Amino acid sequence: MNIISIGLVDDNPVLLNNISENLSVFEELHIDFKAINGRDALDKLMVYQPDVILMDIEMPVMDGIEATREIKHKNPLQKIIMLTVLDRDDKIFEAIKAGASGYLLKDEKPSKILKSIEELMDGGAPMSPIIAAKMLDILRKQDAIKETEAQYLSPQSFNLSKREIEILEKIASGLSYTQIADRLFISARTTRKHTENIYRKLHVHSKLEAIQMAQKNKWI
Amino acid sequence: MNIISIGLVDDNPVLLNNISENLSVFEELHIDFKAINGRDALDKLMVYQPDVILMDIEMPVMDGIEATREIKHKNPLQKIIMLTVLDRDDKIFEAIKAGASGYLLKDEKPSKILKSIEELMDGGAPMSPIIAAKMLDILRKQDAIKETEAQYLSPQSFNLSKREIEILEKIASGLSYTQIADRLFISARTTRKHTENIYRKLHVHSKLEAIQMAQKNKWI
DNA sequence: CGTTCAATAAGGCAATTGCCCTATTTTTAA
DNA sequence: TTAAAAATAGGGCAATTGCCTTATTGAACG
Repeated sequence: MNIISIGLVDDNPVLLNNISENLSVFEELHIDFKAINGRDALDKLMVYQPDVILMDIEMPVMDGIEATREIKHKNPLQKIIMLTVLDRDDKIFEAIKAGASGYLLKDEKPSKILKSIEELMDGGAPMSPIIAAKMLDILRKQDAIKETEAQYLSPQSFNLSKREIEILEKIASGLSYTQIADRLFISARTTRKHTENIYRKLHVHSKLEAIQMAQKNKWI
Repeated sequence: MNIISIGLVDDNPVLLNNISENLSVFEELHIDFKAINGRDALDKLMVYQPDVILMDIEMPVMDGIEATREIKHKNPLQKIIMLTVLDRDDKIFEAIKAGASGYLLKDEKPSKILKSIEELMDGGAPMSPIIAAKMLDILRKQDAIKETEAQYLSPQSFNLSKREIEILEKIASGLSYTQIADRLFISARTTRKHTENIYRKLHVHSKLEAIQMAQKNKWI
C-alpha cells in the first residue's frame, strides 16, 4: 500500500502534536506538514501536496470552513476531513457546503482516524455517526420545507371562467385595463367588468390582492 | 451491556440466514425475528418490538422504503438501518426521507454491522462511507439548486433606504397610502413621496411593478 | 325550449394613484 | 464640521381604479 501523506491544521499546539504523534505510529501515514490556522495551511500548501488534510474548524485568522472553501476553490480534488469537537448543525452544513469530504469528531480513536483516511482515499465520506445523524436531519428538514411549500388551489376551484383567468394573467403582468383590452380585442369597459367578476369570485377588492391570490396559488 | 434485539428483513432466504448466522455469534445481539418482505415485517412487528431493524430495500410485495415509511409512521422511535447492495442516489434519498436511521452496504463485515448497531443505539447514524459520500453530494446538489434559484439582488443594491424598504413592504402587503401612513405615523403625502423615490430607484412606475420587483428578488 | 351563465358593452362617480413641483428637519457620511 | 442624503410634509392634476348600474348576445344544460 502506498503511504498516504497528511496535512494537519489545528490552532491548539497541544492537540496538534497529540494528533501528529498518534498518527505517526501508523506506517501507512506520513505527516507532510502541520499548520496552526487556515492562512498558515494555505501557505503550507504552496509547498506540500498532501493526499488528505485534517482540518480543525474553529481557528483564529482563518477558520477551517473558510480555509476549506479556499483550498477547494484552488484544487477541487483536495481531500479534506473536518476534525473537530464541534457538532453544531450549522457548522456541519457550512463545512459540507465548503467542500469537506469527511467529518470526524476529535475524540475518535487514532485507529478510527486511520481507517477513515483510508476510506476517504477509496472515495467514501468517513463520518462520525453523530455527525451523520445531524446530516440526515438537515436533509430531511430541507425536504420538509419543500413539501410544505406546495399546497395550491386551482383557479377552477374559484369558478373562474377561461376568459377571467386570461384577464387575471394580464392583470398580474401589470397591464392597465386599456392595455388588456387592446391585447384581447375587447373594450376596456368589458375588461373592467370581467375584473369585477374576478374580484367577486376571489373575494378580493383590488388588482393587488388578485395578483397576490394568483401568486400564492402559483397560477402565474 | 444490555442485549440489543434485532429484526431482519430480506427477501433472499440465503442472505437472510447468512446475516442471521453472522450476527448471532455476537452475544450482544439477539435476533428477534426474520421477515421476507415489508408486509411480513409489519406483521412480525405486531408481536415483536426489536430495538433495531435491518432492512433490505429491494423486496417484492412491499419494499424496504415503503415498509420504513409505514413503520416510522406507526412508531417514529423505531430504529431502522437500511442494509442493501444498492447505492443508487435516489434510493438513498428515498430511504432517508422514509426515516431510515442508518444505511449500510451488505458487504460490510459482521463486526462493522455490530458496531453500527451500537452506534445507532447511541444516537448516531451509522453509514457506509460510500453512502455518506453520496449523501454529501445530495446535500450539496440541493443547496446548489437553492443557490441558483437565489440569484437575487438586495434592496440595498438599489440604494433603497430603510424607510423606503419599510414602505415597499407595506405596499406589497396591499395597503393604500393612507393605510401605510396610519401604520407608520406619517402623513399620506410623505408615504407617496417615499413611493415616488422608490419608483425612481427601482425604475418602476406603479405599485404593481414595485411589488413584482420585490418578489422577484425575494425581498418580501 | 326556456334558463342560466359567460362574454360583451356602457354610464357614472368617488377614491386612489402616478407624477410634476417646493420645502424643512434630521441623519449620515465625508 | 460641512455637505449630502433621508425623512418629513404639502399643492396640483390627469389617469386609473373600484364599484354601482343596465343591457345584448351566444353558448350550455337540463
